[in-house]
Amino acid sequence: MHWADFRAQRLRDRGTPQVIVSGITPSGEFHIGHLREILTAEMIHRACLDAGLESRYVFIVDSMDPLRRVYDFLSEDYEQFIGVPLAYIPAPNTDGTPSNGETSYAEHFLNPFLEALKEIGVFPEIVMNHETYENGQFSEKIDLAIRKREEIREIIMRVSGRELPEDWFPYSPRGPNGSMDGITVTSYEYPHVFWVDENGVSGESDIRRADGKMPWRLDWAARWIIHGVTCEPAGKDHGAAGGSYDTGIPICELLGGSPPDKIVYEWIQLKGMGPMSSSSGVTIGPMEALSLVPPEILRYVIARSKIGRHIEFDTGGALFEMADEYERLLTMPDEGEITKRMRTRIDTREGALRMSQVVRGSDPLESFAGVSFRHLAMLAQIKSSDEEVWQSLRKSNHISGEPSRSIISRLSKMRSWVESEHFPETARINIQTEIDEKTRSEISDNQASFLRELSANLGSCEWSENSITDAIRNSIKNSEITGKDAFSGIYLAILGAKHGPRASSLIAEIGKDDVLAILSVI
RNA sequence: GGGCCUGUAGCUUAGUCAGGUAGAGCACCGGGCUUUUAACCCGGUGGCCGGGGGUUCGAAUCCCCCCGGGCCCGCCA
Repeated sequence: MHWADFRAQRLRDRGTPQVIVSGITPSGEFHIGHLREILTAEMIHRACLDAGLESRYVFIVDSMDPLRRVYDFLSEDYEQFIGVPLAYIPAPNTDGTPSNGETSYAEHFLNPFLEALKEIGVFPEIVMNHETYENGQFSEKIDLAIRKREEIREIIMRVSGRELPEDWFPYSPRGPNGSMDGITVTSYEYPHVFWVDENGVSGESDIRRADGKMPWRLDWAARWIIHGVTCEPAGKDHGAAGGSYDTGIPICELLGGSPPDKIVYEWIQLKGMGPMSSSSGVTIGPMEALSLVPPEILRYVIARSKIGRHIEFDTGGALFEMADEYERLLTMPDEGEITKRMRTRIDTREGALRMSQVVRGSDPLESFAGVSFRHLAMLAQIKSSDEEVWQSLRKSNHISGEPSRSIISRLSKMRSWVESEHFPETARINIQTEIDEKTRSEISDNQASFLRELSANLGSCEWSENSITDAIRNSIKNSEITGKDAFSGIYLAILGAKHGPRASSLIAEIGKDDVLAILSVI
């Protein structure tokens, strides 16, 4: 059984409508790591629907979280906003200076991410957490938390092993400049929390408005109750012993709720570079990933891995593997006696394919391209026009008639991949501009004389694939060379390799002048 | 220090929750096709399932111990 279906089965036991939630702090550019947070939850949501359960998928944006520090991409001007919720800070301009504030910091980073989500078929209900504070939905839980502050303080200290000060208070009011830093609570009387700042300025915060927020560990537990959350997969940072999941569960119960089961997912790493981090530049954005990888394959990357396994995201050679594996699964026949193990395996991969579809419920076969990534990569490099690619694919019986939507999309992604730095060098077709010594030594006398013959024939030939094919054929006839040797000679001269794409296509695409220039030095 | 994940063929892994004779892909080797698209088709080699102990008629699977690898524990997915 696929992990998403397994979770759905467990959730069925709760008996309530399912509310599957993701939560992310929009403190900077989103990266593909966030995609695992989103897709893990969204796939469980889809599995619930598939199982006939009532389910909603909600993306809670942590827009009430404060700016922690001035990140590298921000100008010093942001110093003044430290401690202020991201919803109330102006978005940065491209140079890192604060903008006029038409768009908030939170929205600035969130919006492009939501666009990317559409492309992979994810349409969450969006909850901006600061609005939940603004409209007073948190007030009852804040009031309760303040009254039970001793018990909560005890839970956090016991479970997390952290020491909290005697005067710890489960609510952080925002001071005169909107920041939560440096504010000391002096007293509470519903609905007001009274405080004093570092300069002795005092004021009051109305807990029914966004005048402050609960600290993370409480905020999380409280929102589970407010939104009726039944499932919220969290990154492994929250899953550590004594982490926020462990404190959230008893705090949620104390506040009168029924917490979700603890689900912890592993992180995505960039191939060979460890965990992603925006500050170290080890990052790849969802939009960048989507420009290279077809959406269903990107979903498949998440769907195929169990929640607890870390994923090595590799935009190089492994992507061929991944895409071909996807294609293969689509057409894999189930033969012979079905043992229990085989049943499990088939169910799991069927689930992974189902979860990978951009449109829920669509037939995975509709996403079948019918051409391997490797082959398409080659064609994309030697055919500059899409139409020529389709012609070639018809000729090789990969497709018949008009290209499918899915393969058109594949080719367009393939073209960006080929042009990007991520495309693996081993798959790149490098046209030689000159013949180096090593290659020259590999070309036999036979091949050399064949190539000279070919060069002469090409020089007088019409530049079309058919004529070029004829030229090659005639040259072989006139040279007393085997077809095999002839072709490997061509590839050695043009590519510096013994194999290559169909020679006539390759030569046609390179152009007469360049081909003759290469062959002239034989 | 506390905790999580992980160790199955050269590589990537499925199977572990619900114990019943180890599956796959890549790579490799061989064959087919051969006026060769790195394509395509067919076949094959290769595993004391990290090590040890226990439970069981039976363990990759459950329990215990050990070893190796990765990661988390202010905020970060």
